[in-house]
Amino acid sequence: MPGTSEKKASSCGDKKCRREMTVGEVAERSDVAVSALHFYESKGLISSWRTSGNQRRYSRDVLRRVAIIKVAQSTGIPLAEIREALATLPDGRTPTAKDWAKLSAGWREELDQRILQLTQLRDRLEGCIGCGCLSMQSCPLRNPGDQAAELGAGARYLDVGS
Amino acid sequence: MPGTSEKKASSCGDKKCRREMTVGEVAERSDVAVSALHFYESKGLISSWRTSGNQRRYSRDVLRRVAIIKVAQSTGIPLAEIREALATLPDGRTPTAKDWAKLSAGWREELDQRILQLTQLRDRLEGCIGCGCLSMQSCPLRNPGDQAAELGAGARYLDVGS
DNA sequence: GTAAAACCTCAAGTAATATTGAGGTCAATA
DNA sequence: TATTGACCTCAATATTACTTGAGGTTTTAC
Repeated sequence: MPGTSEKKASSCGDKKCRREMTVGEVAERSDVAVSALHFYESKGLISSWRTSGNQRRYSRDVLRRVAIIKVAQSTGIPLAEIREALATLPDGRTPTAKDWAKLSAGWREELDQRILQLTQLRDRLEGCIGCGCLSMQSCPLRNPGDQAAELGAGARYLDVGS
Repeated sequence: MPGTSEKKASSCGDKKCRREMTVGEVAERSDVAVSALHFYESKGLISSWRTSGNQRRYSRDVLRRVAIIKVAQSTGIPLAEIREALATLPDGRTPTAKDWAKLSAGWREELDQRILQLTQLRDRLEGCIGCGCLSMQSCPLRNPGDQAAELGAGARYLDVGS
């Protein structure tokens, strides 16, 4: 009997506004497979607690975390790095806008670098691809990350092939 | 005795200007592991012929092909797609500048889309990451490829996460 | 002419990012 | 209450892009 066993101050005990979510609900709302949520949890990107029957329950915060994971992934950031970034969020309390902003600031730099690299690549693509320089080490197309390389470890995934 | 067994019109038989290259020479010049060259060959991205002793020999054209492979990979294009693009190059003769330009034109569009996507992502990152919309399907940060989606199959690797 | 360096094949291993399946439990509903 | 759907764990499989290693051959260099 949903709603009866709940003791919240609000009159609300149904799915729509209940605080905790099942894995299936999170999967549907975030458009991520249940297996992927299990996987993220095993990698420490999200967390849950268990019911007496050993089923996972998530706080609604997880929706934003999953959204961040997907957005970050679409820029090419590997899960390990996303995990590290998410680990900087406060433990226990729901992150504030400031917390999220701090997290995004680091990624923004990498994004800038990646955009710069791709832009240079694009601009040189037509010029270099047909000329003789491409097969040489000195070709600018082959060294698009000259400046980015100086940024150190943070930019490592920007150099996909080398 | 290098140079003696060669019958070229030119006086050149040494490594520097010999037409054919061993796998080790290609590896060194292109900064790619021998094992990777074998792998590319097994996947049909490059080709070679064999000596009487069953060793691979490459035409110098392979250097440019390998360079293209690395450049394309750095933009996120998977090997299967690179293979398809390289397959459009003329069979038998050395590709001309025009051949290469045609090949790069297709990639340029994808690159443009990818740059656009990342740019939008960057510009929306700070705005959306702290606000409530991120966990909703309608968040612009979660749908950066609205226009790109219309481009069809060619843009498929641009959507890394969805 | 012999020893080292380079090459060969084929199978297995690695890493990231998941999905699929088997075998079994829990919970909501007719 | 019985059944069905949702959930559980753990192992295996899939894909991409290679690398590593074993066991053997060829080429090059002294």
